[in-house]
Amino acid sequence: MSREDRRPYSPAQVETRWQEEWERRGTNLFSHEQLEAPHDPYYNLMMFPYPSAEGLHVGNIYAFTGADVHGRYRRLRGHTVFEPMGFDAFGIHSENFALKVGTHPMDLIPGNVANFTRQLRRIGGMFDWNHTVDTTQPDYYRWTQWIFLQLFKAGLAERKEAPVNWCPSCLTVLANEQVIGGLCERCDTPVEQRRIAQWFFQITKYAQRLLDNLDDLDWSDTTRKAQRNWIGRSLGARIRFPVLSETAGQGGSGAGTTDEERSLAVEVFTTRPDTLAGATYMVLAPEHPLVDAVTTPEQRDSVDRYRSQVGTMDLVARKKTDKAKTGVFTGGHCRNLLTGEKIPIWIADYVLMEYGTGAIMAVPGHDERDFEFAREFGLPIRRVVAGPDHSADTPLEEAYTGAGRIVNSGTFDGLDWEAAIPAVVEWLEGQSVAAGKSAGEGHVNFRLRDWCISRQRYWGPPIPIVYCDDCGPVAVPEDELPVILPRVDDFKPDDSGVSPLARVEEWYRTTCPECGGPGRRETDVSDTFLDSAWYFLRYPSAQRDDVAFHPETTRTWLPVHCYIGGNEHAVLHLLYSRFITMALHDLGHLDFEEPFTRFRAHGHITREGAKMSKSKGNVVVPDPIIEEFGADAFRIYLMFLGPYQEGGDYRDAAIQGPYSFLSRIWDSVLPVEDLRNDPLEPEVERKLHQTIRQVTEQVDQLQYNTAIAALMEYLNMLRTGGRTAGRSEVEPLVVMLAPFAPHMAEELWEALGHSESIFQVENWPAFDPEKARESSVELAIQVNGKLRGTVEVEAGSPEEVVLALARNEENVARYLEGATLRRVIFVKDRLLNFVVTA
RNA sequence: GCCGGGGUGGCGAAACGGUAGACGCAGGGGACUUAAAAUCCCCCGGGCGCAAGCCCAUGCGGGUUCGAUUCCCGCCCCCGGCACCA
Repeated sequence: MSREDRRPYSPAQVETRWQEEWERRGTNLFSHEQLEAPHDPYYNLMMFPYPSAEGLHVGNIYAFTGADVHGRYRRLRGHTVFEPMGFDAFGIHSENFALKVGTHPMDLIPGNVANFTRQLRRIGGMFDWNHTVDTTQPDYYRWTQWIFLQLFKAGLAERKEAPVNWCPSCLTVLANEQVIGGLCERCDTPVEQRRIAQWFFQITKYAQRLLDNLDDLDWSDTTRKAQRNWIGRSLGARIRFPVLSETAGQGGSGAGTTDEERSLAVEVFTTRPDTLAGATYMVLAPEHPLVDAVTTPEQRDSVDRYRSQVGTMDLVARKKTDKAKTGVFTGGHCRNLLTGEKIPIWIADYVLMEYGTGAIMAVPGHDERDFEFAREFGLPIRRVVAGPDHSADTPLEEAYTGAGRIVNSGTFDGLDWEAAIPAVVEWLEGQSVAAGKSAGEGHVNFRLRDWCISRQRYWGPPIPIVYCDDCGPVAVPEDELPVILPRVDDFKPDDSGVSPLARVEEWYRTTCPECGGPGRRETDVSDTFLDSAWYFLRYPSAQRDDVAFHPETTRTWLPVHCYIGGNEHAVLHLLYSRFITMALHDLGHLDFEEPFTRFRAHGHITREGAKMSKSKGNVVVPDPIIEEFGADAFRIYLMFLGPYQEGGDYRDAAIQGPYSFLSRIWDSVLPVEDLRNDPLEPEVERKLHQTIRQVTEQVDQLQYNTAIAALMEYLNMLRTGGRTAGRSEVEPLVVMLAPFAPHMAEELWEALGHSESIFQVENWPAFDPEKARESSVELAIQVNGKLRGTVEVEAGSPEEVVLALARNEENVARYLEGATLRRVIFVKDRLLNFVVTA
């Protein structure tokens, strides 16, 4: 064919054509047969987006492209790959936006979803649009409600009044996880504490298992570490300190002991029971239930004043670690069972009600916070641990938190602190305090809190519960699901502490499913995190309306083989998903307890080193870029930017490289009549197999940037000096390109004479180590570790051969002359190093 | 403060403990062209030198090693997360 027949690379044309073609052929869509009887199934999952009004942003595209590259690669390796996409459209984010623009979310979401879908098709992901989910659709949230009911019936969902985080701006309760540094994650308003009856999932019952299973997951260490930290397991002891009666010194009877022990004890959690003798005072959280009981009449006023002061303080102020310690004496005392001493009970806001028992034994000698507090209020500080340079009475200028031996602790003196822990615990177990309880026992404490899932908002799935005066909270029967979220024009939250649904009487008024009497629906909706905690179970069964997830289909496809998403969800979303999966497993609905076999977090794209944000005006708008350079070039550019799992910095001009890379491939393959048909030259064949090896390994490991570099290198070789490429040189290149640039790969594949889609068959080129082997290698010749020359030898040459050649190198000889040879280090095919002294 | 991840040319970045800077962007020079684009070839960390070559250089300071961007110890800085968690 002549030059005039060359058509220039036109991404728009190629990409439009193949997107239509894929749709027409249903290449990405799963038929029922494929879903039921896949060949080597591979569930390739990525975190579904919240469909914002702005459309896909570069971060989304980066995440999805990286996942799609992996999925397409798996497809070329012969797997049946299931790659679904959906929309996480419930939640405060959508609702707040709807409020802002004054449009009902039910009217807003479909447009956003349509726009996202259009953009997602445009970037060439092989998403299965037959199995998509939208969390706001009744056929989805029906099953979200069903899951709630399963947990409710199993006793894992409970309603309790609890101090909750209240955002005075969003006018809603927030989960602990939605409070970032004391501020609402959505609007940065300081969060307040309120006591409201809430629905909780008892995730804490699963804390230990959620922790233990982490060891066996193929997840990155950082993600697992983040989960471990969030679960926050601490090993220690619970210790009960008897509260003393304060009739002491009141005169009167004069008989009996002055400090009568009451049938009351303050229970604390500590990780350092070995320092028990150093507990010179107690501290309760200001909201601790025992405060009233231990406060003496004289201290009543100051205690009340302090508590109300703390109560009105917002969480930011409250949780500041560097602020001065405050607190007040209750007038009450405990007995330190080990020392027998009477020690004062204080309240202070540095002790948090949410952690442990909400009370501590203060050991100022060996805890920095207690030390600071003791200094502030003149409380006694005692050394009970002595480091190597200390004696039992070396004064403490600051808290000593290091290792050492126990001192000033009676029978425990002399023990190493670690050995003292079990010794003290054992001793405590033998002592008894009020009401016949032992004085303490070993205890594991978790930082993890129960998951508060109710929201006093409109835009979420109604919690399927009916309250009845006679029967209490009753589950809505499963065959009455879904409890439809009614269309309410006034969905603005208010300060009442209840959902806008509580204003819709005709909706909440109902009958009790149990007794038929008057009932009232729960008006709270559930947390968005519940929607996303099970969507991966729904995808394969998305077309079924009889079950949440079909047992057979689920067995075939789950657990998810590979899950890719952002690190911002490395804790909450993943933890909740694991919990829901584990609970459903225990209830007999699933035969696995971990949902995601492999998880990888992608990095984030910055621009000029900064996070992209509308306020900074540095947001990359994808559509015009795709228009100009094509989705294929954009995909390659994003994947080439830096290591996928670390992210990278976006530079506008740099897309030029990937674009010309694609154009050059195009020109090398087309027109195919010009391709040479002779057998591979050995040099090219070697490079080809080295490239296959590298690209295979690296795409598998999500190391896309270097895999693309390898393809570029190979192409450069094919085109050196304006050389014409051969058919057998370019075919494997086109296949390896396919995960990154699927449209162009299809087009070229077809031009090469294939009638089936490139993704239809197991096409990935086979690697032959024999063919990748270099015949000759260049060895580095060093003298004392410094490079002084190189020699070219046959691969695998022995030391003698290299040594002889190396000595003859002029520059090497210069350094060896007059020096004494001490040693020769020889690394086959790499280097030879002469170690000499002058 | 604690837990992660980083710090390498003008820029994005590569380097099983083994020739630091692959691949790409930007820049410079050349070939082809009436011209431009595209393409192809060459140069491109710093200093010294006509050259051969030499010295310096992967945040800083030590250490291990024949040899360290890589391993160890101690710091500094940037990014992300958690944070009075007892």
